[in-house]
Amino acid sequence: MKHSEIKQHIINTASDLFYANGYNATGINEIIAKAGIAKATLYNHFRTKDDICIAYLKYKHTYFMVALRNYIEGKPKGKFQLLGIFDFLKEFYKDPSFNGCWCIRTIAEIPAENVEIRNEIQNQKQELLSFLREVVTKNIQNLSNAEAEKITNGLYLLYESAVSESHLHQSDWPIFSARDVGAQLIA
Amino acid sequence: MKHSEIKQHIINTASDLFYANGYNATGINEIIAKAGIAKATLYNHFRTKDDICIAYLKYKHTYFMVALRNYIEGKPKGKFQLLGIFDFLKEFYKDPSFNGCWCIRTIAEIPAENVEIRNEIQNQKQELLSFLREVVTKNIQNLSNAEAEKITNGLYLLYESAVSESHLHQSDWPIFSARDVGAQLIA
Amino acid sequence: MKHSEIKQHIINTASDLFYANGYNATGINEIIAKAGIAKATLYNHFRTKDDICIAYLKYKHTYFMVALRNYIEGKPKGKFQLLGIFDFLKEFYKDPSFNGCWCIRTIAEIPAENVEIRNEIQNQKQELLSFLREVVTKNIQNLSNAEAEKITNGLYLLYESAVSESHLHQSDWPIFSARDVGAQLIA
Amino acid sequence: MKHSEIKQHIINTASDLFYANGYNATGINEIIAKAGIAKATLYNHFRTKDDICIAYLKYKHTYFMVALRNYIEGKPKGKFQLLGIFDFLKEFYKDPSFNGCWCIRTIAEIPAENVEIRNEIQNQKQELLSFLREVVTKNIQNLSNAEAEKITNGLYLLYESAVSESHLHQSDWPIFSARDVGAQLIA
DNA sequence: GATGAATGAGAGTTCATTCAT
DNA sequence: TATGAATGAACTCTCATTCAT
Repeated sequence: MKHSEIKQHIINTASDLFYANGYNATGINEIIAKAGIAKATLYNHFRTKDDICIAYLKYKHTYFMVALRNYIEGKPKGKFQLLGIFDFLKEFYKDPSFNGCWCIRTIAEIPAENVEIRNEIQNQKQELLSFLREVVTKNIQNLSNAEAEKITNGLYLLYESAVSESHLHQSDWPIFSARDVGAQLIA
Repeated sequence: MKHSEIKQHIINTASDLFYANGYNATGINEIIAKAGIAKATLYNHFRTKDDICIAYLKYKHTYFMVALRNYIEGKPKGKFQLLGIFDFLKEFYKDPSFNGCWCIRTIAEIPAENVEIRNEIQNQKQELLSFLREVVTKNIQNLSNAEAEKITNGLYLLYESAVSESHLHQSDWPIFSARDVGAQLIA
Repeated sequence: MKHSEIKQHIINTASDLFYANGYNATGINEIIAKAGIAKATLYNHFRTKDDICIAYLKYKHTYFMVALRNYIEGKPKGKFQLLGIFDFLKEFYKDPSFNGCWCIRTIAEIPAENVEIRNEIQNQKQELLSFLREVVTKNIQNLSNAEAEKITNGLYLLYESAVSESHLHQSDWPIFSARDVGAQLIA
Repeated sequence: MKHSEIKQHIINTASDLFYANGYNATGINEIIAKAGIAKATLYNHFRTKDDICIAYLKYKHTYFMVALRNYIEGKPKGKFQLLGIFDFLKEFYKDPSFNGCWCIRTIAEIPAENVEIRNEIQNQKQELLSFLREVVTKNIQNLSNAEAEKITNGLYLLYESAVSESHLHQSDWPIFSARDVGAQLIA
């Protein structure tokens, strides 16, 4: 295995564990055991556990944004693209590994003063907002900036709660409800 | 101090620490040091740390529901009661100790198999949903059951994301956006 | 309940627990919970946990010596009295609460410097030796002192290992073997 | 120090303490302090304290069986081999660290449901029985199986009580008495 | 570049005993 | 005399990280 492959292998392994069981609950020993590498090998690739956390967040986000973009761009223009994020979530929710939002989960586990991780999370959400703004402006004509902002923020908030609450209630009703309200929002 | 007073004193102390710094990040030693009691005293009142967690969640919830109910019932009927939860959150957000939703924060920290804490959290959210349903049916006439459910769920989801996202983005824009969408929902 | 009755009630309760689960494994809290008394009540009757231990040993011993004496005196003179201790043990072994010798069990749990408990245990064994010597001299005629001592010590040692080893191996073969050797010893 | 050396160093240290002061009375902190290692180092070598207990029992047993076998094989055939175990014990008893049988001591301290340790102890005693059976059949001609079994069990029981009782009474008379009875048994 | 044993600090929990009521 | 909440010390065990090889 090449250097960069090992690094990615560590990230994959850690991601599965962090996302499934939580950041604090997952120990370094568990990661190296599942990855099949030595402890110092891990520390040759990452300075601290927090660094692995950031790599995990970035990995999840990149993968997610690509999948989301592909999904929505594959839908017919209009309503199906605007509400595509909820339909995408319906698929995502069915995945047995679905466990809510990694950002929300992680931010709850780190101390408030950990700015590095907080920044990464905020940036990811800003990027999601940018993407949604793009989808909104592409699919609704003649919108004022204020209207675009309102709809974008609304869809974003509804999506975020649909993720959190479907996980919390262990049910998909929040996804359907969020989509309903979203449909009214873009009408 | 009486027995029950000490118990409440422990809950208060632990609540502040859990809510501010997280459940796993807060150790028993920190709680007893801040509460000024011996370790075994704490364990005379609570069987395990998880039991303190449940007491913390219940305490936060009880306090919150009373304050929310009082706030909304003090508003004029109609729009101001229906959107009152967002106005309440604006006040709540200004509190320097505001740190997002204790349920969402806690659920991210405990293992999936911890059913006792999960149940407590789900029950709290169900109670909030019940309260919102009550507000909706009291303030909007001639609603079908389906319409009442849709509006209730919508307000609930918007409120939940307003809490999470204002905390995540360290800004109150999600509260205003959520209120805007809520206003359209009940129009 | 009278003062002395409470004391005996504590001893009974503690004895069952000490004998079944061990001295160190049995906590004060377990004793008072099972006895249904307050903690300070226990400490009004006993200065320390070690004092309860001594009371437990004395209680077991007294009960045991009376039962053993009655059993042997109820047998026909000769072989049946001389080997009666093994037959008695066969009954004792069948008792579901049988758990080996309280002396051996207890001496393994206390520090070497605890002379009070050690003395009590040594005295109990001396008393058992005295009783056996009495049985031997009463049932075998024309014994020299040396012969009486040899047989007494032999029966004692065989009995002691029959207790220990039947418990250790969870089987009654040591009792039968010990009786066989004892039979040869008195032949 | 090599890895296996440290492990053996831990076993040696823990064995001395367990055997001298008891299993429950000896804390992890005492072991690491005397061994001069860090707590986590100990836990890198042993999963739990119970695992150290088993290593202690095995270590004692191995050392003991080798010494016993050498001692007996060094004696002239016949009576001196058959009763060699008692002569061996006389030497063993003189050792200032003599503190009775580690099996009997340990079994008194662990809960009944601890099968792992119980099994180890029962196996050790079975191995001692096998060895004694071997000595008996090698040194007495023309024995029926039943006779061999009777003598083996008798010697075993006498040896076991000689260990326990010399320790309990802090005197070597039980060893001499046991040898006397053993001599009669093989006569 | 890779290893894995060793670490110090800290985790949550339980103990026998005391003392104000 | 009886209570039971409060205590300090001790318990077993785990953590992320370092360093000699």
